[in-house]
Amino acid sequence: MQIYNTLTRKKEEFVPLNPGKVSMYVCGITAYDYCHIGHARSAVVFDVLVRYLRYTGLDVTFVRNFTDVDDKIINRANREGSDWTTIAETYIGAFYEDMDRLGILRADIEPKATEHIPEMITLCETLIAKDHAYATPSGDVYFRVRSYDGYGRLSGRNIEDLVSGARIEPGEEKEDPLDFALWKGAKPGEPSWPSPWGPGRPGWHIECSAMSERYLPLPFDIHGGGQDLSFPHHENELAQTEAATGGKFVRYWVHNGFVQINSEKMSKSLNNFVTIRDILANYLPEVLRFFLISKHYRSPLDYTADALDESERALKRIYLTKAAAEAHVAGTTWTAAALPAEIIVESTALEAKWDEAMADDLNTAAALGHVFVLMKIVNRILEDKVLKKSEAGRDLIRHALKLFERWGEVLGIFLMPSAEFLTRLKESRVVRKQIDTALIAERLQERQEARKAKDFTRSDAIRDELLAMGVTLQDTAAGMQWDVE
RNA sequence: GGCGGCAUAGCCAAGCGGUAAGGCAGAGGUCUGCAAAACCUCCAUUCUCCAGUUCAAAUCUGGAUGCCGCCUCCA
Repeated sequence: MQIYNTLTRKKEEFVPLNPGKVSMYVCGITAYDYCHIGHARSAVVFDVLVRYLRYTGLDVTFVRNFTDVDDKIINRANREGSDWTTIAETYIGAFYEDMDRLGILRADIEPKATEHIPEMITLCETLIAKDHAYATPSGDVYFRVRSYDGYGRLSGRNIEDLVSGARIEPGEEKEDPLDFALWKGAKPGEPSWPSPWGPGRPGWHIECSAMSERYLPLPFDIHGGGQDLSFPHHENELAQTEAATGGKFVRYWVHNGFVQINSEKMSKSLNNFVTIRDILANYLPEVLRFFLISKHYRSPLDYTADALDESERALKRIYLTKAAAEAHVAGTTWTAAALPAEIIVESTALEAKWDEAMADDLNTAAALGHVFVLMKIVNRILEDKVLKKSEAGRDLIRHALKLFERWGEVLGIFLMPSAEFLTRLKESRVVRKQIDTALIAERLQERQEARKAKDFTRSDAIRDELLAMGVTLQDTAAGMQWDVE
């Protein structure tokens, strides 16, 4: 497949270092708050990447860490009068709850920073021994940025550009404003571990360098994360590891684009961030997942309530077609009528097109377009009185159902039995629009009686009343049905 | 100020030199007591603007304009 490499700023053919095997590390969360939709996007993007690589037959080792000691965790604990370990545990638990609901596969290895302090200390010692780092009297250790030639390569900056932005915080003992902390000497009341420089704790960047090296042979194939991590986090990881080992750290750097809220940046200061659980209180997880893959992973994605509704409608259509297709192929009597050639040609081409889209830098938006085309082909056969009854039509629909399954497996959607999805969707809309189901049942009963008496004026009035509440009625052969729009 | 990205129909969105995927909305039709839902069909001679390269440009180059991100914790 082709994948965009941030380091070279172009799409490259992805060739794993060891044939058939892929090593991949993605920066996980800092556990100090509930995950928001941005975390969801990153998680879904790399989940789809892992699923796709496995689909192509590669054996993927996927590492995703937890940062469970950090300023933000400590600050939150202090603010709430809680213990920092409690904060970390709480939000790691919440992470799993949210991600499980979104169908994010567990990583093969999920290391925690606090369980790898010795590796971090060793890495600091190596860097000091090679003059790439230095300890200060108060027990901090800093990376000597100017000692490493390639600094700025990943994020496309040069040292001179960075100087103007860099500054020394009061109390820091850096040799140079560009230097960053590898190890922070403990202040009173902070969590700390013994080290050659006195009690302290690791800086954020060193954690990922130490944990990735611990679990993956260097260089490993893919390092992923949100676009914002490219600088300084990934730039610093790169500098640390390559300065320490003298070898290459990562072969392909992959970064996902940001989620915006109503065209605005989502940030703590604007106080406009939306958590995964906020959304899942109103929408099915699969709807959110569908929304997140409906645009290419590197582009910014604008989150709005309308956009989510649109994804919901689109997903419902596919499930309706799937349900109809499943019911149809369960039939028993078939004829020998042939399918028109163009249907066969189009549906055959679709498989190659889908693979092509996914192989082209994980183009899930294009891949979804092909899913809709497949859906249309299925519907065309189901609507045609002759084709519908033919063996050829049945076989094509069976094959289409297999494709929905295969593609869904990679995209992480369409995995629910159709009937269950449709039922849950209705329930979710009932909750979201605060529909009084007892009242609906009552009105339906009244309308049934009115219709029996051919009192269509009364019957239509009830229908209008329900419509005003967002409830639509369908008079079907199987009786009166209702749904929420 | 430095670095990078984006600009495609009413809206969302593919497209990566060979003549505009797909979705939503909209219009027509099938179905229906009438509807709704569902399904079918239709819906950009044109890709922000101006030059240029080319037999050929939404796609490449230069410029203009407008948005956005990073440079500070952030997926």
